Amino acid sequence: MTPKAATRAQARAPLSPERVFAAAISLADRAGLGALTMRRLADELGVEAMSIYYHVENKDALLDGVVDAIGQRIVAAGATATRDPADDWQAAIRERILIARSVLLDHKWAPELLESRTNISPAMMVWFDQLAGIMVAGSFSYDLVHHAMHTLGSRAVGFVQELFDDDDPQSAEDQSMAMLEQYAEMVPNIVAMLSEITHAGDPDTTLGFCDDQFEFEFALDLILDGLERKRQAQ
Amino acid sequence: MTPKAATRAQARAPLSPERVFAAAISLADRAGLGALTMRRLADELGVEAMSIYYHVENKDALLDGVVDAIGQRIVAAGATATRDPADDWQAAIRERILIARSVLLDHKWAPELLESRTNISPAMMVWFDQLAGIMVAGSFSYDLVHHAMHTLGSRAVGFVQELFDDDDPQSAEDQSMAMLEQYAEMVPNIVAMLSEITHAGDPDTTLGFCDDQFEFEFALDLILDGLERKRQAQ
DNA sequence: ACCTGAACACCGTTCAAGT
DNA sequence: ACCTGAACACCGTTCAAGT
Repeated sequence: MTPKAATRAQARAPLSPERVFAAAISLADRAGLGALTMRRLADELGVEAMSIYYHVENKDALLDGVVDAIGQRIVAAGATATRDPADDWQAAIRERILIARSVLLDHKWAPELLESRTNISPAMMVWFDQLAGIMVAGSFSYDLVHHAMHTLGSRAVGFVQELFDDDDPQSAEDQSMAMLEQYAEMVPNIVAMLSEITHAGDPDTTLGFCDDQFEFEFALDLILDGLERKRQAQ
Repeated sequence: MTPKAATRAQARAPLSPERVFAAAISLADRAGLGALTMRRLADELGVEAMSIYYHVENKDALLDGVVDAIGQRIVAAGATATRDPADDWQAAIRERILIARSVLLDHKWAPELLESRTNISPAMMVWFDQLAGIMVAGSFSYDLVHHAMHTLGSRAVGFVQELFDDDDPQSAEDQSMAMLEQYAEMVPNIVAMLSEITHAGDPDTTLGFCDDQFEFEFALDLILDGLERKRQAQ
């Protein structure tokens, strides 16, 4: 051990799984999921790579822990919800989902990680259970609760919402536009749609014609309205 | 070059991007996305790893090519659709989405890959354009087409649909059940829901209480019905 | 034109060893 | 109890070289 490493190691509190997960989250926030390697995470913690293995079984367990830590933040944020579930199930569910979304927007790498995991996060289970509880209180049958869970998590077709989505909206949109020009004659309907929509908005820019928050709420309300109809038809 | 490698290399037709992509798809089908490495893909093709780089710029381009090849299969399968868009937009869209789903079910690794890519597949663009065309023919405004695209691709909350989903449904479900028992008191609503649903079905087994195809169509129809209402309200 | 082989930086992980 | 260091198998990729 070099004297310098010894100093570093003694200067800080001992590692714990929680500290490892928190450091992993902040590393991914700063440098993306691809940068989350055992070696870089160790650097982050001022420790050698192998030290992490004392606290976390392997990388898979690390990722499970990261997902659950995010889930815990979602549950904690959900506790600040103000809508009374007994009063209006739809408003209560809507609020909790938008709160969860706001947490995930702080960790853009998280949805992809969540979706790639096969293990279930206990914290996320608790969060879903709370949603289920709200629906049950809103006189959903368990059968409808079940379908509702699937519907809220389902995606009819892949990746549309990421179509014009990126960290840098300008460059992503430019890229999409360049792509569209190249394939314009192959995708005439999309070209027509975009030209009408962009002209309808701010005329001297095409930037931001996809308001992700608006689109998210549009889809969410469409689904919740559909569920409300099913509930009444029970 | 060893004599054996020379024999192998001369025995087959020269590589092409298309052959590389096709081999990548069949490798992923057999061994998963994690097994899709340049070296294993080269083995698959009877070639050295570096030979691939003559036909494909790098791994990122390989994955883009794989995604587009899947997109081409979806477009090709879509051409067999029988519903007349001029007759019933909803039935026509529904049919095409279910056809696309059936293609993706043959490549279970594909959705995760699709969602992780930031580049757009030209073939998938064409497919979406066809959906847009059906809606336009069904007298959707371009604005509503736009929202519809987002809605079909949106997901209110992450990963629910994968909650009890795995290659081996038995083991995945066992795992979920074991997990549930462990956290039963923390997720009372989910436990209640599951116990009612599983008892309502085949009583002596909990297997298969999630019919993924049914749930997919439930969510799809709920969304399409919602869009139809928006269309009429235009 | 098409493919190979050695080499490099980086990855997850093992194992034995330090304090 | 907690951390380190060397080592191994594997990864994407470079570059110069073969035919």
